[in-house]
Amino acid sequence: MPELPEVETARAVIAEAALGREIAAVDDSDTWVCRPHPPGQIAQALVGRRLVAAQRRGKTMWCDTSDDGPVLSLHLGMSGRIVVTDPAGLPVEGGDPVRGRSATSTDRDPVWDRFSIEFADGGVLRLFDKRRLGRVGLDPDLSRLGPDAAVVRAPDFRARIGRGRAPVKARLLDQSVIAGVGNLLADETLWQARIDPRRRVDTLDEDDLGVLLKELRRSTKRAISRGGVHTGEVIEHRRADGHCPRCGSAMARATVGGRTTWFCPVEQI
DNA sequence: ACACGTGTTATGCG
DNA sequence: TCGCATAACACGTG
Repeated sequence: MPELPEVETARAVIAEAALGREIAAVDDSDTWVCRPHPPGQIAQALVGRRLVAAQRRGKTMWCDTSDDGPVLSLHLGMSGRIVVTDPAGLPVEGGDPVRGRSATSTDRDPVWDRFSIEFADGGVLRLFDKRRLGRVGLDPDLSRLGPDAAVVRAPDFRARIGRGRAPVKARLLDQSVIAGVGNLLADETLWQARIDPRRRVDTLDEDDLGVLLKELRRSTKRAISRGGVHTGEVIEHRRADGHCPRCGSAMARATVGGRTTWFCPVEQI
């Protein structure tokens, strides 16, 4: 479920639990997830070093490594999760907020581990990803990512989102405009702001853009603190028989920016 | 059986 | 070239 809030939680887990531990072995044998690196290349770059910092911009994470080593980049794709275990093999909490799942759940089945780092103390960091849409690499190119959606300033946000004629939701989803907003966070933000996701950005005035940024910040912070974008107020109502939790109108469905979009056709204008 | 999907990116079109 | 829309990617799930 990774959008900015989930990625931030994963980054925090790495920062809290994975830094400073000596890397003893790396499994980079999944050539799809680790493309274009041949097997062993990422391993050779990391073994013997330590992760020394965990950073994030939008949905991309990266870790600096010791001894002037390369930067390790991690992207969760649509279904990836990071699990870090302590020397006893116990997972550090915070990574996956899906309630009620236990350590014996199928979600932890190692057949879906696509990349892993084994620490000298016996613990591991692994990328768990059923669909293999995640990505691991070295020295990421961040030049095509816009500013992080959680920290972008108002003038920058207004200039970037307001440019062009695309539907506002498509603009929010464009990672080169601002980085971190995914399909659910976009729907939640636009519902909170009472703005129609199909509305062209050239019809938004300064006030609209101000409200949009305010609700983006609120929705993002709230999702981080509550454990993910699926905790948004409107998310559970994104279905055919769903109703707007504010006014009770039937939710409407459309495709905007290539993604399934749910909105309140009465309040979002 | 078959369509769908919380992300990214190459390709295509005006 | 720019801005935007769409298909493709891999594969589990309902």
